[in-house]
Amino acid sequence: MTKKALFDPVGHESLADAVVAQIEDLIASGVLKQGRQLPSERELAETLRVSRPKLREALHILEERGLVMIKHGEGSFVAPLTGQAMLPALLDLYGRHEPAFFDYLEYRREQEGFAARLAARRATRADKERISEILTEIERAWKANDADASREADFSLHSAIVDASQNATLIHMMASIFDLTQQSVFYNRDFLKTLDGTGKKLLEQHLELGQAVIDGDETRAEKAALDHIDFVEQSFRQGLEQQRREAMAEKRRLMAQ
Amino acid sequence: MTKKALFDPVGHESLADAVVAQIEDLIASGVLKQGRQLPSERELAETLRVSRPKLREALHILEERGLVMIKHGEGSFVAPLTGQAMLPALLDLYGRHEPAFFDYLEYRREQEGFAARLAARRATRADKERISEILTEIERAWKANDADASREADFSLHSAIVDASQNATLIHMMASIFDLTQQSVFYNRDFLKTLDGTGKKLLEQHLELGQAVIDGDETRAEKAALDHIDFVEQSFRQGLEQQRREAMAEKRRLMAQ
DNA sequence: CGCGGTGGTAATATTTATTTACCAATTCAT
DNA sequence: ATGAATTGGTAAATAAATATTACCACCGCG
Repeated sequence: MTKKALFDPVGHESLADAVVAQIEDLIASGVLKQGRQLPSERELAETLRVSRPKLREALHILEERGLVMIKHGEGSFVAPLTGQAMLPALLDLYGRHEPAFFDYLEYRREQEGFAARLAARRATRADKERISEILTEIERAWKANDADASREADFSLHSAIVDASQNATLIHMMASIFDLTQQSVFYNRDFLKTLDGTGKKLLEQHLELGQAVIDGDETRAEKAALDHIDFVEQSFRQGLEQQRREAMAEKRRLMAQ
Repeated sequence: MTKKALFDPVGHESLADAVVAQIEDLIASGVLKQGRQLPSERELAETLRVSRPKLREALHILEERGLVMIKHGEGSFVAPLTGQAMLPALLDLYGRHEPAFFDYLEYRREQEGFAARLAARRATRADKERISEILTEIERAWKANDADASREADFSLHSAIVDASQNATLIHMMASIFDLTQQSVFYNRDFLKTLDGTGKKLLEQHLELGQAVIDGDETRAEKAALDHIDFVEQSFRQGLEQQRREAMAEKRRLMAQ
């Protein structure tokens, strides 16, 4: 092992390395999430105040490291970062395989509680403003009975809370789950309404969760998150039972003819 | 105040600035004390692997900041500093950079606790036999002082416990994390030994964790998992601090000669 | 007083980065 | 299907930053 010296050779960072460092920092911290399109090269070079060739050099380093995907004529994107633990095929299986689905909810329950606790502790002013805006939108969408807007705002709230946790690993891990669940059958709001036809309880739970984070109340935020997932699970159980009852009733009706 | 943007112009550091930073660091940390003569320009340029003109540029910046005195025909000296409040720039040098690694440990801590709790509740007979076999191997590897076997058994234990949780989603999600930690940051067992030289505490924690799962004690299993990760984190923090102290102590030793 | 150290200056060469121009792929509106 | 406007891709010329080389001036010491 080399002898330690008082002065070390100056490892002067190249311009491309400096650009790489900044973009990697944004990715590592969860600010730039996988799949996100980067600004165009011309725009990004201008923003960073470097030349396009040098920016391209940096982007190629990032591509070599598996962090960025560059597509000719389309753009540059943050590459998939979390191993896709759940492919669509597995999600479809979850939809068919009831116990596995409830495993997913159990796991999700733990993560949401963890995220809510951290978010209540760490949310910045900007985080709280973002959550407050989403709560306003959630309430508006409920009053307008706008299912698509409600669904969108629902995901926005959970996403904002995970972001407010300031935990980069949790942000990355949950981002992949959000993408998958947003696309699939899991978000069956009809089931969610079986316990109360108007969705008012769902609304109250979202408002309580968001407000607890804004108020910085860790215990209350965690409880709200866990209650919410418990409610979701209960609704799905009852929704499945009701489906089964209706299926059997239909069979009985057919047999009675 | 300007609106916050996602990307900032790259503050690409000039070579002279990099030299200034290193010399300032040595002054700030007390390694270069006031009055001390610096190596000659030719020698220092060679050591830093920069050109003399660039080194001179840096020395002049330091002179402007009152940190260095340059005397024609005599040499360069650290200027008198007593009574001078530290420059704001020097205080900035003490800014902290918490690695994303500790975010990861925090996340990991939550997952290990969750897995341990579920495993204690649900482990099958086959799970318990597997865990028991791994505990035997862990003890054997420790007695034989076999680092590679210890490391392998370490991962096997954590993996077996996650498997015993019987939660499909958790198993999927943790599998990808295990792959990552097995290849990278989690390798420095020397750090893990800083709190006890023989690794006996680490051994005891693993045995306690495994046994609690075998005994079906959820509370005990969870606590053992959390204590283990806390121990790991503490060891890393102390290991990093010790590295820094040793590097600086060596430089002070060289200067005392 | 001379020598060997130190810092000081400047011309030239090399490397790094920027600017400019143009080509190829993709998407979208017509 | 086509053209326009976006994106990425390439390369030559130029500018800026850094390194190399040579030489001068000051200082301390024998």
